[in-house]
Amino acid sequence: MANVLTSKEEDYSQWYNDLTREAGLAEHSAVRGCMVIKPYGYSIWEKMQGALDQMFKDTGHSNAYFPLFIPKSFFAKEASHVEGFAKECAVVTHYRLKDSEDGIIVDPDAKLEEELIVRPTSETIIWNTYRGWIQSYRDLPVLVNQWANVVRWEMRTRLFLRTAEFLWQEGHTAHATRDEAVREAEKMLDVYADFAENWMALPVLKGVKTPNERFAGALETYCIEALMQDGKALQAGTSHFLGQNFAKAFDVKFTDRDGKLDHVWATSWGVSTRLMGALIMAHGDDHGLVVPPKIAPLQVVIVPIYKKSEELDAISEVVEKIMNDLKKRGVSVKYDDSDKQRPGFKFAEYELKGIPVRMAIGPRDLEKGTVEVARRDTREKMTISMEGASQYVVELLDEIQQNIFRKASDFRKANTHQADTWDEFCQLLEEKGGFIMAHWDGTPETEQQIKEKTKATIRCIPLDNPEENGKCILTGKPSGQRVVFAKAY
RNA sequence: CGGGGUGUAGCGCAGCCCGGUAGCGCGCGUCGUUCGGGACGACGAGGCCGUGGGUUCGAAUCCCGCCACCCCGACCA
Repeated sequence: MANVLTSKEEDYSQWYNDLTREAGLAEHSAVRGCMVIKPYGYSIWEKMQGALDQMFKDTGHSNAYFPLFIPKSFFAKEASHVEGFAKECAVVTHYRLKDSEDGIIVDPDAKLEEELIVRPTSETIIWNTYRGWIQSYRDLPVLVNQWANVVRWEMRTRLFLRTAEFLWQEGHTAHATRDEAVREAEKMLDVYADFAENWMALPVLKGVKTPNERFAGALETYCIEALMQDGKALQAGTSHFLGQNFAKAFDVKFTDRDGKLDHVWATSWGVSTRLMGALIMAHGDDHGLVVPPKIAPLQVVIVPIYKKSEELDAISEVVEKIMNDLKKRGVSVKYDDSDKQRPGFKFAEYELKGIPVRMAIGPRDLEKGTVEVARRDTREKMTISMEGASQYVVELLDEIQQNIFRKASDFRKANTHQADTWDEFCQLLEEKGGFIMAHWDGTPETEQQIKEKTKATIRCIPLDNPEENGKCILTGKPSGQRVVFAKAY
C-alpha cells in the first residue's frame, strides 16, 4: 500500500483504492459507475446506519419508503430543482423486452407515455405525496426519513465518494412556521455533527453554503465539512431549509389556528455511504483501515498462538472465559482459532480491517497468566495480567475512540491556516492544502473566479464565525468575516 | 463529450519493435515441515492473448474496424 502521509495526490488515490479493496470494503462493479459494497464494508455501514437511525427516532422522526421512479413532469414543477438535477438522471422509457433476430431487444411497442426518472433525490415524489397528508396545522409537523438508494449519472466515479448509484438517508419534513423549519434544519445538522464526532471520531465544521454551492431549490444549505489526510475537504452531510418552494410547487397548503390557508415550510437532510469514504480517508494509515470502536462491527479479535493441539485446547479454555466476560460488557469479540493462517498473517489481516483491539494468547501467557493486547490506533502492544483483562479492554476501547478523534482534531488544527493575501492563499493551497480561512467579498463572481484559478471552493461559512474586518483576498473589497476555503472531493 | 493510456491465468505484469504456436510473481490445490508480526519445500491445476476482419505457410506479435476499462479535463453528495 502506498504511504498515506508522504503521498502525492496520485499516490493518495492509489492508497485509498488499495485500502478500500484490500480491506474488503468495496469494489467497482461490472456496471458502469456503480459499486459493490462487500460484506465487511456493509457491516460497518450497518453500524453507522443503526446509530443514525436511532438518533433520528430520538428526535421524533419516523421511517417511510417512497417510489424509486418519479414521473418526469414532477421535475418541471420546481424550476431551480430541475436545473440542478436534470442533467444527470437515468431515465426509464420502456417497460418490456422482447426476443428478436438480434437477441433480446427493447420492445418498441412498450414505450411509456411519460418517462420515469430514477430518483436522484426524492423531494418531488415526497412533496407530491405530502399534499394528500397535510390539511391542517394538526397534521404538522411531518417528520419522515427514508433509507434508500438514489442514482445520479456521474461522469467520473470513485468508490464511496462518487458513484452513479449510492445508498443514503433523506429526511423530509414539513412545518407550520418558517422558524420551526429553520430550527429543524439546524437540529438535524447538529445530529449529523454529533454522529460524525462522537461515533465516527471525525471532527467537522458546521456552517452554511454560499449561494453558489447551495442545494437546488433550497433557501439555505447547512453542511458539515471534514478534512481528509491529503488536505482535501469532504462534505460529510447536508441539511437544507427549503422555505416554501416545494410546498408551492406541489401545492401543499394547510389551515392554521386562525383558519388562514398557507403553504407549509420544508426541510430536507441527508448523509450517504460517502461517510464510509470519510472514515477511510480520515483515519486510515499505512497498515490499513482504522475503525473507531463505536462503529466497529468487530471490536476485539483474539488470536491463539500454538504449536500442538493440546496447547490450543488449553488456550481455548482461557479464551472462552475472556470472551464471556467481554460479551457481558457489551463488547463484540471474535476468537480466530482457524488453522488456515498463521498468527502473523492474521495480525496483518485484522490490522488491515481496522479491528480496534487484538489479543494474542500463547503458551508463554498461559504460564505467566498474561495476555498480549495490541491497539490498532497506535499499534502499541502491552502485556497485561489475564485477571481484569476484560475490564482493561473495555477502558481501552473508550480510550481508542477518544484518541482517534483527538488525532484527527490535531491534524485538522495543524492544517487550518489563515491567508491574508492572494499570494499567501495560493502558496498555502499549493504547499499544504487543508482549510484556509480567508476574507471574501461575498459575491458569487469572486467565488467563481477563485475556483477557476485555484480549484479551491468555499466549503462553508462557519455558524459561529467571529466578525472580523478585512479585505477580500482576490478583489481587495471589504469583508466582514473569514470563510473556509479548501480543495474538495 | 474532448486529451492520453491499457486489454495476455483469479490478481499484478512480461512477451509485441524484429511473426514460429505463451511465460513470471502473487494467489489457488495436495503432501510434509512450520506457527510470539504477512512461513518454506516438493508436486500440481489453471489461458480461443478483449472482439471482428485482413496480410501471411504461420499472428498475442503486423494492418483496419469495433468493444470494454483506466487516467487527466468538463459535471457533481
